[in-house]
Amino acid sequence: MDLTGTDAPAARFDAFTASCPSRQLLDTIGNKWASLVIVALGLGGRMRYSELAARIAGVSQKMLTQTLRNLERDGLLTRTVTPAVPVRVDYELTSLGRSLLETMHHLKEWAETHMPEVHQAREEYDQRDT
Amino acid sequence: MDLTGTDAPAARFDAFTASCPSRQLLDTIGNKWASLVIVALGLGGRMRYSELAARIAGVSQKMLTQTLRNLERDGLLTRTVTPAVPVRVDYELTSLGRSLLETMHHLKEWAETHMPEVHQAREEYDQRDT
DNA sequence: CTGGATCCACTTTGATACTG
DNA sequence: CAGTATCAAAGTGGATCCAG
Repeated sequence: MDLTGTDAPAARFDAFTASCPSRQLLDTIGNKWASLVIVALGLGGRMRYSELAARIAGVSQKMLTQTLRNLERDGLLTRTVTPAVPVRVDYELTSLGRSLLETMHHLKEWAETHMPEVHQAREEYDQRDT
Repeated sequence: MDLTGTDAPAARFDAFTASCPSRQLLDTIGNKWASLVIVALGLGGRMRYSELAARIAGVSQKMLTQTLRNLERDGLLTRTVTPAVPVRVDYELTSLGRSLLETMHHLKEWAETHMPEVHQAREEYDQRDT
């Protein structure tokens, strides 16, 4: 890996470039709701819309629907409608989605395990300038 | 790593819970600018404000400043002001920040390597309903 | 009744201009 | 150079309404 930052990889996608499509992808997967949806589906397997809503506390229907649509569009999960009464909609990770799962899980784990250090850093920071 | 979700540890932080502090942390580190800043600093080592702005194309000063402030507050990077004319401000990852680097790099790498599959998935999705 | 679309108040983001 | 201030634009969440 080049650590000097002087020779950005040219013939590949580079998320540092604004116009690169991978930037949009990073934007899609790099928000809190998307990461939580992916981890939730990774843990729970196939889940209904209402199960996801219950599992991911605090998400609005609008954001959940929007997030699921985006992830479906990007091929990270499948949406299955079972036409019954009442209708049943299931979501499940694709293999592409599962390939992202490990990284996402690391992210969530990191946030949870390093929370104490961050919390302490915040308090010190907030005390610096009154 | 337990992926079944059957033995969720009770006495730990859980980002699925809205009130959990780790949710806020996930919110901080799980956005595109924060991840790009962290990866950039991971690659470039100590960097000036203007270097970061140049490297991360498309970021506004406001968002870059805000992101840097948040990451500094969370103890992920240090901000060093050298009082000269003109003033010089350097940013550098802390050890805590570097501990997150690997995961962030995975995320960026994933986005770049899987871009073709996502792109194809998008086209198929967009063709489904005209 | 479940999934989700729409309308509206509120928050966040971005472009531009200005300051130590 | 490294920000801050200001305002317009876009995104977010809540309440409500609609289809099956």
